[in-house]
Amino acid sequence: MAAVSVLRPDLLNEPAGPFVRGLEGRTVLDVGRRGKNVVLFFSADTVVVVNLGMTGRVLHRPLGDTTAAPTHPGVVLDLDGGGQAVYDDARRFGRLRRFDWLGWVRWSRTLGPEPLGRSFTARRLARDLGKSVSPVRSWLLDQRRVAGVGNIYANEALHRAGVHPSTPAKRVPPERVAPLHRAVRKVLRSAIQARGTTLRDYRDSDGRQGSFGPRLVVYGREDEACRKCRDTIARIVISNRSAFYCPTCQPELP
DNA sequence: AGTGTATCCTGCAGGC
DNA sequence: TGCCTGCAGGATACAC
Repeated sequence: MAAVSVLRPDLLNEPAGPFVRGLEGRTVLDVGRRGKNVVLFFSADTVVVVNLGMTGRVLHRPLGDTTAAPTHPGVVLDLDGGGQAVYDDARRFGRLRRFDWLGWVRWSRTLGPEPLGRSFTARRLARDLGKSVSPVRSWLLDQRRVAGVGNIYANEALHRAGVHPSTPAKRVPPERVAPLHRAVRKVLRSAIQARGTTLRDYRDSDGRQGSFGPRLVVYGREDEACRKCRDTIARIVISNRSAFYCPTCQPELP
């Protein structure tokens, strides 16, 4: 890597100096993911975890590329050969954290299981839901419980499973747990296949929009007709965040 | 210990 | 046209 430029130091978990010195001269060995975080693996056991927040994105710009133009560049990695990897973030809610190997392992352990991984089973979901009285929508957003579900897909999965978003986690009926487990996985797989949901800012690393938006059943569809039963989609606020649901498909528990 | 709220920041849509 | 308000894909420090 030829150079590291920090245009927005508030995006880092440390001062720009040590961040830059810790990456200069390193090679990008691999790019991975943990939950909703992009994980950059560098040589010398150096790892950078990129949390995208609401509007963050990692754009890969091969030499001469003009399609993935950053609008709010925060950190620029000049790659050997002339390309760039740019962390771009209008609202700057995102964060880049640099770890050594042990730090990365410890950080990763603070997150819950990958919802598409083998350890996330219906049995485990039933056990862990039973420990909490949080509304199930909040439960799904808590990265320490399951890593990688955001507000859009939490709402979509709850609709698919027929569970009202306000239901206390431990009150989700036992016969709805397996459907919820399947729904989370199905919604995530479908959305990944569609390369995500672009409401406004989201772009993939090539700068392209995701195409899952038109397939949303409840999210962002207040006062519109449920695609399943034609009832009117409702919106409520749980923990300061919008939850959307169909009153017929997702009846509130008595 | 577990849960809910306020806060970080910018940009855009809609109402007037 | 322009000003104002509300809202947004997330995570976390803090209060209770």
